[in-house]
Amino acid sequence: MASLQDIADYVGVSKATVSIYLKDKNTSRVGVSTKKKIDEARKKFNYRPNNIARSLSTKKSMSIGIMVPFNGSLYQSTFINELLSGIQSVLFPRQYSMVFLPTTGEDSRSMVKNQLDKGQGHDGLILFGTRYCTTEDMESNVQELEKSGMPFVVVNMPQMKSVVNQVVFRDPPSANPVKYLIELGHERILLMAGREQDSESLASILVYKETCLERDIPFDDDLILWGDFEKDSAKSSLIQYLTRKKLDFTAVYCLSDTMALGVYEALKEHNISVPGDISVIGRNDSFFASYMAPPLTTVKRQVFNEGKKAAEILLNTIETGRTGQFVILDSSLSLRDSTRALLNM
Amino acid sequence: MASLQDIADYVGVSKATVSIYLKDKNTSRVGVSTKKKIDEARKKFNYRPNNIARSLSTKKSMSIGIMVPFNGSLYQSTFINELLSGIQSVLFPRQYSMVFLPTTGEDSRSMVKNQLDKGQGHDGLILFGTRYCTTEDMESNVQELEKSGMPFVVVNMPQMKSVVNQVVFRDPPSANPVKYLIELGHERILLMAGREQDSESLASILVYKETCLERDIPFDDDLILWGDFEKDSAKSSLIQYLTRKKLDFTAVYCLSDTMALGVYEALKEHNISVPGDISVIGRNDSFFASYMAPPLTTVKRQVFNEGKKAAEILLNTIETGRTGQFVILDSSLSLRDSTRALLNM
DNA sequence: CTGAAAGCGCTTACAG
DNA sequence: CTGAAAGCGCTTACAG
Repeated sequence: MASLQDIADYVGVSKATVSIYLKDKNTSRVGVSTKKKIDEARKKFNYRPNNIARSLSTKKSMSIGIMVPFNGSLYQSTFINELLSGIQSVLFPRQYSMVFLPTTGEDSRSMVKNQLDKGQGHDGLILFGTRYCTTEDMESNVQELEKSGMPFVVVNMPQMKSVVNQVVFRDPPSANPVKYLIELGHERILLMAGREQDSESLASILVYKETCLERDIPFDDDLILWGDFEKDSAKSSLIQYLTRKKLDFTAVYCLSDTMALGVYEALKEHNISVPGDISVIGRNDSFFASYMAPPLTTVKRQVFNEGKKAAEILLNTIETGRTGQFVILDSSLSLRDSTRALLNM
Repeated sequence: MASLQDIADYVGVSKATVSIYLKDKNTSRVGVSTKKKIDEARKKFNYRPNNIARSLSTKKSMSIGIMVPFNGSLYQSTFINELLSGIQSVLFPRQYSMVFLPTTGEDSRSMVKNQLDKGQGHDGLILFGTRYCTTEDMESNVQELEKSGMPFVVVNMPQMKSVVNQVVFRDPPSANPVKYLIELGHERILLMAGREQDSESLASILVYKETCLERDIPFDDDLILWGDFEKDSAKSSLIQYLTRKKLDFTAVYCLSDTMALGVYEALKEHNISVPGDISVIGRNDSFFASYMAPPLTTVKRQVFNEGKKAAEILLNTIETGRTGQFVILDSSLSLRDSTRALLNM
């Protein structure tokens, strides 16, 4: 591959001249005839500047590192994909590349450390919270980024202790699906949670309990199921419950639409109708929620928007140095056909 | 951010010593006590090597540029996401980053050129064919990459004229949905194609015509609809057809499952039953195809596998220099409940 | 209108 | 066991 030096030699001029002309075609620093010769040489050698070298020199890489501590296929999670789309929507128009750092390691902490090693040299970092992270993991990961001194922003995490760039989801009371179900007359509500320690499940269980308490609904630990945020896990988790126990609930709230997919399948296999026998609520309002049969009622989170805001915030701190930007995005309930009021209220 | 020089100064040793120790902890080149001091300094400064500088020096970036000439959300297309997952499955374990180059420009050719500018410095490139590419665009884009001299591989394109790293999809006769439908007794088959000029639609129309010819089924141009590979476009395209004309067909073959989603909706709104009145076939076997109501019969392409093979091939040419690797991946028919044999055969 | 030189932060022979 | 130096391919003052 040709270098700037090759072009300069060919034209009989210095690297500086070529470099300056290439970055600004209208520069008055270079004469017209020289410009022509450079253009010619550029064509002849099919020359393109080496961005690595440029980055080292300018200390600007025009790239953002994406850190998703998740041991498996990214791009396979509807939720992550929507977040990524939001990020892309601001990064690409401003000419930034999105760099997905490889995930190696067993737990989220080591993944983040490894990614941080690979991430050195980018202009900024976007750190995801995932199902593999306990709240403590997240705090620790954020600290790690703080120590690195790089500009960064954090998505899909609860509010962190330290003041960092962060955009968080919040469910206002009006988007509390447990409250909504109780108001429809449901009392025995299954909660299809993720994993026993992930931050999001813990928070949701808390809200669940509080809501029951407020309404004088007895809380039953057995009603918490673990579906690992996957369709198949949720399915088998529910099937296990159904074979072990009676149909002693009237609704199920899933912490992701993907798990609702599995819940639908499990119920179908047991000839239990939605919403006739059981009401189902999902979470995220993924694109397929409205295609399900019946269309799924779900907690709509501003997923795309979270990605968008995060990217905006990050570019802002890259430009201004200002950090500690904090944005809250409220959820709402998307009512569709998978829930119904109980008649015998 | 601390540099190698800072560490070296602190320890009272040369950059070389620190560099060598950091890359190989077991080196005999550095004394035990020096090693300890370096470790200490590394902790103190929270030092991590700058990968940009390392890349420039080693001429190896451990990153692969992904070029998707597509003006819109990546990560929102089930098809692209599956391809990406396949790529990730080989790149991440081998410690390569995936770099998504920003797409700017109107047409696919300018997008690719711009991406090529940004892509300089990566170890290799993966070029996608998209709905925005005519076959001529693709040939031109591939030529552009050839001229760049960088290792690359091409996915989701028909076989190119030039011998390049490429993995292509192929529908063997057994996976020809038109043939299958004809054998079920269908004669008037709607083809929900993409855009008027995209390479894939053109190829599919060709196969469609040939298949009709073989079976002595008259071909009717009106049966070709354009759905732009999107749910909503396909939906409105079909609705338009239904209001303009009679229900003069018995089956529709969609060039993507996503468009089948729209076709389902359009038919539902017209109270046309699937497969009772109309049989529907999709393409790709996207994850949601089996959740549709009724579950969608579809042409299963080895999408994940294409990504995987492509990445393997690319790493291979990066290591060996060998290029022109060509892999064919055959489709098959995933039979589900959206198709039925016509009784009055 | 243009060139020589320093510098970005690493790695890698080379020399001792 | 360790250091000095060159080099990767750019950009950017500085000087003329």
